[in-house]
Formats: sequence, C-alpha cells, structure tokens
Amino acid sequence: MGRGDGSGRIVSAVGADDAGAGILHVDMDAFYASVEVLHDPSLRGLPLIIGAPDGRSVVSSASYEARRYGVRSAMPVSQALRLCPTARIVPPDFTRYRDVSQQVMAIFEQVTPLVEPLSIDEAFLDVRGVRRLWGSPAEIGAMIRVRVQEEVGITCSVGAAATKHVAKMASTMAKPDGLLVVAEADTLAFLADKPVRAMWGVGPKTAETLESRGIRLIRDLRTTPESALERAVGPALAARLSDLAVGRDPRGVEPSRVEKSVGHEETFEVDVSDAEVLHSELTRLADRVAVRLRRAGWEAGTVAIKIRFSDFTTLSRSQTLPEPTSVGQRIGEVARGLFAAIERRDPVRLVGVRAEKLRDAGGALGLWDDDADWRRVEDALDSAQAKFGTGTVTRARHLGARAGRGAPQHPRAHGLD
DNA sequence: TCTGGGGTCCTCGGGCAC
DNA sequence: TCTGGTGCCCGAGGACCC
Repeated sequence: MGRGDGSGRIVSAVGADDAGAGILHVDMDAFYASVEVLHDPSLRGLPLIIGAPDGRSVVSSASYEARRYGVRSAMPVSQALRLCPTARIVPPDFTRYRDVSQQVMAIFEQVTPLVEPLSIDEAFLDVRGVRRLWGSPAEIGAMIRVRVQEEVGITCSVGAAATKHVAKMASTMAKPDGLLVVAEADTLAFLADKPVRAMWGVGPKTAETLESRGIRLIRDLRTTPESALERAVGPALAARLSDLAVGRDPRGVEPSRVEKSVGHEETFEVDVSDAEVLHSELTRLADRVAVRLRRAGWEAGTVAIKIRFSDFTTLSRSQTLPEPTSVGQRIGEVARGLFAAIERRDPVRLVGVRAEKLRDAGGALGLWDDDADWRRVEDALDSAQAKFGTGTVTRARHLGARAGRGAPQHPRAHGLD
C-alpha cells in the first residue's frame, strides 16, 4: 500500500491497460494541510499539523513533511508534537476546506454527472459513459489530476478500476500525487497479495480477528470456508469480505445520498460532574442540532444522546418520539430526560446529541426560527457562565476564538454547519 | 500516550404480536 | 388459558470511515 509518509507514489503510464476500469476514486493529498498551504504559501515545505492546540485534541491532518516523523491522523496532538517538535500547529478552518472542496467537486461534475462525494476530500466517478468525450479511464484520471492542480492548486491521487473497492485501494496505493490503473482482468492478481487490513471496511479490530485465524492476505480469504469466516466476523461481513476478495463489489456510483442523522458532540477540556453544566451543554447541543434540522427542512423521529465518562467508557441512549420534531426545546427536553435516566454519576468527558430517523418536514423554515434558536444558544451560554464562571460552559466561545472568529456568531455568519 | 467530531452500518438482545 | 416458535421493531453498543 501507499506509505503514509508519501514515499510510495505510483503513476501508471498513460498507455496502461485500463480495460473495464470505468470507476475512478479521486482523493486529495493531505487535504487540510494542502489547503492551508494554498492559503498561506509561507507554510510550504514545513511539517504541519492541522488540529487544535488544546490538551485533548487530535491531529485532523498532517503534511507529508510531518508524516515523515511518524505523525498520523487521529493521533493526539501532544503525541504528534513529541514526534515532531518543530511542527507548526494550524487550527482547522472548515469553511475554507468546504470552499476548496466545492471547487474540486465542480471539476469532477464537468467530467461526468455520475459523481458520488464520499467525504469533503474524495469522490467516486463513473466515467464509463464519457469515454467518447474525454478518452479512456486512464486519460480521464490524468486529466483530472492536471485540472485540479492547475485550477485549484493542490494535488490529488486517482485510482481507476472496475469496482469502487479496488479503485479506492488503488488511489491509496498511488498516494501522493499519483495515478494507479487496475484493468478489470488484473483485479484478482492485484488483490491477491494485499493484506486484509488494506481493504476498505477492515479496521484494526477486524484485521486482528482475521489475522489471529491465519487470514493475513486477501488471497487467504478466498480459501477460508464461509462458515469459518462467519464465526469470526458475523454473516454480513463474512459475505462482503468473500465477495470483495474475488473482486465482486456490486455497489454503483450513487450521485445522490440522503443523510440519515445529524448530531453534535463535544469533549470538555476538563471532565465535568456538575449536572447543571451537563444539562446546559445538552441544551446547547440540542439547539445546534435543531437549527441544522430546520435549515435542511427535516424533522427527527428519534433523539439520541452519547455520554463518555472519564475512563472512556461510552454509553448511548435514544428515544423514539411520539411526534417527529425539529424544535430545539423539545430535543433538549428529551436529551436531558435520557441523561437523567442514566444512573452512573462519574465525571463526564464528552456529551453528544443526535437526531435520527430524519423525515422531510415539508421545506426549510425561515430566518425567525433560526434566530430564535441561536438566541437561545447564546442565552444558555450566558446564564450558565453567570452561574458557573468561565469554565467548560464557555467552550463554544473558546472554539470560536480559536478559529479566529471571536465570540460566537449566528451560524450563517461563519458558515457553521 | 491517551485517545476529536461527524457520520454509517451491523449485531445482538429484549419486548411484543401473531 | 398457557406455551413455544417466529418475525419484527427498537434500543444499545461496537466497528469503521474521513
């Protein structure tokens, strides 16, 4: 696989066999770090860590210069700094990342209407129908890399294959700034000697389970009896892995995907035991969720909360509502009720509120409701701060200040959500 | 060493209806 | 009326992705 430090770059020749490789996976290289360099060219060539400089934050992205020191995404920032003490810490600016993401996605949509964004920095493209317009998949992949570089100013890596799974693996191997084409006829050979943990959907736990049974390479999956695989990872995952191992992946590129839930969660800078502080935080998160629901024209059928205690054990509780709602007060009421029913009273590290089972409420509501909700967010912060001082309840303000925005503003003012 | 935030999907167990 | 089997829904938790 492509090595995390960027030293494993691959670029397939333009004339490479690309028969049947009609699905492209395009992935931006070290996206957040690249966008920060675009914004401030003096950062070019420096080891960069994108993440909040607080004690409890983790690395959101790192430049390849930082990755050479062993810095990786999701690593605590404190640990990353020990590995690379000279790294520059840059707080993330999601508004900026969204803007650049839109420019890149616009290029993809000029190439083919069949674009499935997978996250802010990657997408699948089905290019089988645009061959006459733009050429073979390898040519289209090469063209996209040039256009993204010239028109946006960052680099990306492209995998081209017959299925989404293989295209995704190919782009990962090609990184950074590479292109890897796997012709349909080469799929089985391509997969055979790759480790199971390189598969999309196999994380550390599943990999450990498989490896403990001697299943280390994808070819090992092909010779493992289905019943043994089922016992190890359950029937659904067993069936999927068996298919993927022989290059079968029926998933098509789906341009329109519907969100199934929206939520917010926040980790306190210091663990909190005070029930009133926790209640005001649940209220604030519920209001943020409600604002998003109404702006999208949705109602929630279920409200869920997530509580993480100081020892990192995590509980979730949820409740289906008699009537779907997008009202912050109602969501907050349910969230606080769910929290009250939890008996454990250890210090809390994180709280979260999520709206699930979304349904269309018949159009987004107007400015008045958003403003009323946001005023309630402000009021809750003010009253909590008056009561408890400038502790954890002011975290929203810290976040705003860290991102260079000062005190909290109306969501629309800085593109929040 | 000490673990973010926003999501999706799957499994498992309990309750309930038939 | 009671019991067991089956299927479905719901809630909780885990794994995974970026």
